Amino acid sequence: MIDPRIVRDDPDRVRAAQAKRGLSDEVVDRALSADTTRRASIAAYEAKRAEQKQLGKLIPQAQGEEKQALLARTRTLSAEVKQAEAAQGAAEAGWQGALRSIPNLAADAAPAGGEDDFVVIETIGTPRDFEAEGFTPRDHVELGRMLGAIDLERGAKVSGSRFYFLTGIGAQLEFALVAMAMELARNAGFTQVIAPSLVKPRAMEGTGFLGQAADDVYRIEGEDLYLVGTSEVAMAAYHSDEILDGAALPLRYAAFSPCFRKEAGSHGKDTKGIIRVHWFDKVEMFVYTTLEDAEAEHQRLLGWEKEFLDKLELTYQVIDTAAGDLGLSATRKFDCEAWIPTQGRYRELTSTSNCTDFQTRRLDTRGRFGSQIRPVATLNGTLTAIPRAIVAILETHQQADGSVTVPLALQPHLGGLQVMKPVRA
RNA sequence: GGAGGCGUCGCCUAGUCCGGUCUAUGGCGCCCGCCUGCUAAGCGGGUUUGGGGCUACAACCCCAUCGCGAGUUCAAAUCUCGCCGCCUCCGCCA
Repeated sequence: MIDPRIVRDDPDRVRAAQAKRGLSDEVVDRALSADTTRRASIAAYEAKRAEQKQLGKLIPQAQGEEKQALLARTRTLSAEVKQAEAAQGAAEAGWQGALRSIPNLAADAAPAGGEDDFVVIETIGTPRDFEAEGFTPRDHVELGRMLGAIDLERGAKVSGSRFYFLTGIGAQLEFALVAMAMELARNAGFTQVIAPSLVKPRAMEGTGFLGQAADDVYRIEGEDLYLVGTSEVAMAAYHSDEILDGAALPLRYAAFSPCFRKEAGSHGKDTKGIIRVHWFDKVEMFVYTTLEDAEAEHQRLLGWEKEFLDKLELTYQVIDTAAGDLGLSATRKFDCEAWIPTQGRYRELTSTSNCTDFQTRRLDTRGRFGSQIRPVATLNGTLTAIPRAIVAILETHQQADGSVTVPLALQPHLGGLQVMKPVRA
């Protein structure tokens, strides 16, 4: 939820922000008129209620006819209060509804436009030239099969399309990647967390995933629970209804959790392999900090993401996502996209968003700064999403014989293993 | 899953039986001041959060807030119902 005062005091700024995302500004006028209605109804209700309370105090001491008169008056007042209260509730809901449908204001620096209007900030490394090396690279599906690392057939048999088993060296790779990510996070001062993957509607709603993204979310049949698509959801709700100690900020968490996505809108996209799957494990950085520090922290998160990709010795580019491709909650988003040789293009491996006070307003997390209580910001960033990291590693570091060299930094986490060798042709 | 107990403004706690001077008591902690060579002790004051009015996001006034929601009533921390959470015991289980 954006700051209501911005809508009230500077509606044009919100209109411009809506336009930048390619959205209608109709909601701004709806919010403004709802606010007027709301404030009028609050005043009306409170006036009635104040009168009711005052008269109510007189009743115990009153006697006889005086008491009867008071009771007669308060009886009608009681009905009026009830009515005014209902009107206030409705007005409040209208205001909240309008306000909640406004996405976070895109940062001035974020590029305008949609999905294809991103700006490449930097490119690290050069795509490996397999032609010069004299062999045609295998895709991760083939490499995963040869290494005995990824079992897609049985994944489909047991769970359906977009599921997989990680086996043998594949399973070891996941543990190694998680260990390496957690080690990096720990050294950077993050608190390590294992977060629940099932959450209540409040958490899902508060992080903005029940808006346009609702189609992508699994709901548990017969329960008021959702499967998270990222541990961001659990971590944003972690401090809900709390007032944090401002002096203790930033609070940095590195949370591991399985993630679940319906991929409802992606029929036909990435149907091969484990680029786009219904379930995967992920280590996510999640930070609570001050609004003033949020932008700098965003750069720090990007820095840790790059550090991790560097350790994996990958070629990648960093993009500045355009406003129309930001999630509901984000004011700015950077993606790190790794070069996937057999696709001949860069694919998203990590993503970091600055959500400013959008989520904390919805989830009621604030900070105490001396005598003041002020909103705080949340930011999130992927440290590693397992399947895509595995895809990039296998394809990037493959050899002509189907073996895959292990990036130096990953070797200690694989018992010193330097090369993953095929177990079948 | 079953039975019982509990949920009060940071923490602990009074109040709930028997509805109204509850504008929620006291202690701890914290903040300010006095005292003091410095500290401690002592003394005095302050200390839930959100919203509305008015405005400087001060002061002041008002409304809400006693786990959440609904109900009864002129009036609910207090009575009724539902839900949630925690604790104890039993059952089951990794």
